[in-house]
Amino acid sequence: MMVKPKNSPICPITAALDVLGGKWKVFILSYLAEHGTLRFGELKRLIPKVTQKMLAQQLKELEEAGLVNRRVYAQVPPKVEYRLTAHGQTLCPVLRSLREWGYLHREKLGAEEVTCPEVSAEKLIAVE
Amino acid sequence: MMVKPKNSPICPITAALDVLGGKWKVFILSYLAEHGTLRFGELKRLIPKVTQKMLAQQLKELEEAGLVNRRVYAQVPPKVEYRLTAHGQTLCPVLRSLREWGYLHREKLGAEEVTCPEVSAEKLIAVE
DNA sequence: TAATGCAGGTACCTTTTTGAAACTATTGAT
DNA sequence: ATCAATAGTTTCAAAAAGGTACCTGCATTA
Repeated sequence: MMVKPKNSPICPITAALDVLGGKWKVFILSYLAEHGTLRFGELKRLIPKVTQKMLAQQLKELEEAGLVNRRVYAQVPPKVEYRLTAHGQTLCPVLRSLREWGYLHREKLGAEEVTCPEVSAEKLIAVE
Repeated sequence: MMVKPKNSPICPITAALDVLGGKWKVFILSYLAEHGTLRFGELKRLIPKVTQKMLAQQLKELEEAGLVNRRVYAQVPPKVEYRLTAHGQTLCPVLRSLREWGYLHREKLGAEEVTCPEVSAEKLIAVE
């Protein structure tokens, strides 16, 4: 996580990356945007490679950032639900466009594997 | 950088984060989107906190990912220009929406500093 | 009485990332 | 002969991030 230089006007990109810059945060936010409400274990199953520790940690940071809401039910075994806060919902367009681009980029990757490795015109050296 | 599990269909988010997930990449891409063409030193000045090493490394990775084009002029002292490739340009909407959200989020942060620290309604414990 | 399910917490360790500082190459200007 | 300018690279060390394995609490169920 980037440290916020307190009392200095930070650029918008920094402000965004400060709260989104964990290894799993965008995944978590994406799934919450898609499913609305998810329990801890459901998120864990949706993101198989995340460890319990990391999932808990990233969720806590997202909660502290005001993007995710944590609702604890007073029952045993425990039940905790996560959802986007109103402010978290404002991320949906960003998440959508990122996801869309990822889709596009993945297509591009797949396409490049089959084309012959010709030198792209952009690699040529320019002489002034 | 996340490792791409070769020959396994990766989700779009992973595909995107694989190439965008460096500490400085989004900054670099943003500035290139904004300015069109930038030399190494210009980028360095635009992002004061990045070190030479990191800037060079992230640029190299962006180039390898096909998002950034590197043009070397055969002159001394060296002159190298960076710009977005066509594929890199497809990121512009993503960068724009991220930047816009960052702007919004920064406003929110500023607003919270002055409001009294009341317990948000979302913090209440639910009982089923 | 013991095991089960859920949502974590924690200590310890390894890996990855990042930073600081010095070094390189080349040529024209002083 | 030396310096300046640009775009890096290299080495070593520090810091951050991440993973593993194990621990907790407690009502319910077998």
